[in-house]
Amino acid sequence: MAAAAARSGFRRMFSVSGFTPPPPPAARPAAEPCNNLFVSGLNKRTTSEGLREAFSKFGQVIEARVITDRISGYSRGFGFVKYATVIEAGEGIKGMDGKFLDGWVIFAEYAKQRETQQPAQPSSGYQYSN
DNA sequence: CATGAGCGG
Repeated sequence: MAAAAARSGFRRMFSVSGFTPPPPPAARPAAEPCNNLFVSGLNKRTTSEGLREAFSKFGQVIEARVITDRISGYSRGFGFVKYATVIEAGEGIKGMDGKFLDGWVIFAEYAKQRETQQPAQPSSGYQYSN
């Protein structure tokens, strides 16, 4: 995949190397297919709406959020996009992975299962918010 | 204040 190669050093792609970039040693091999997508390489000023607008063109976006630092409040440069189905998620990845967004190359891949599809929490009791 | 290769609430 071009995304894997780009992940190795997409920055050199714009630089004058005059030589072929080295292959990735062991890039992350396609995560498990899920409707949850992990988008990285976002611009510091990209918003959740921008993500939804960009990914909604390939499928129905259920949830789109750009992750920002909780402490400083600055954008971390990555976000999450949840599609209605894993099928649309795959289309969204193939349609937005390695593409330009807000002037930056973004990468889309399946995100880890932090919520949903979980049987139950290992710890007893409930989580107290704040 | 600026920031970057990273998986949130």
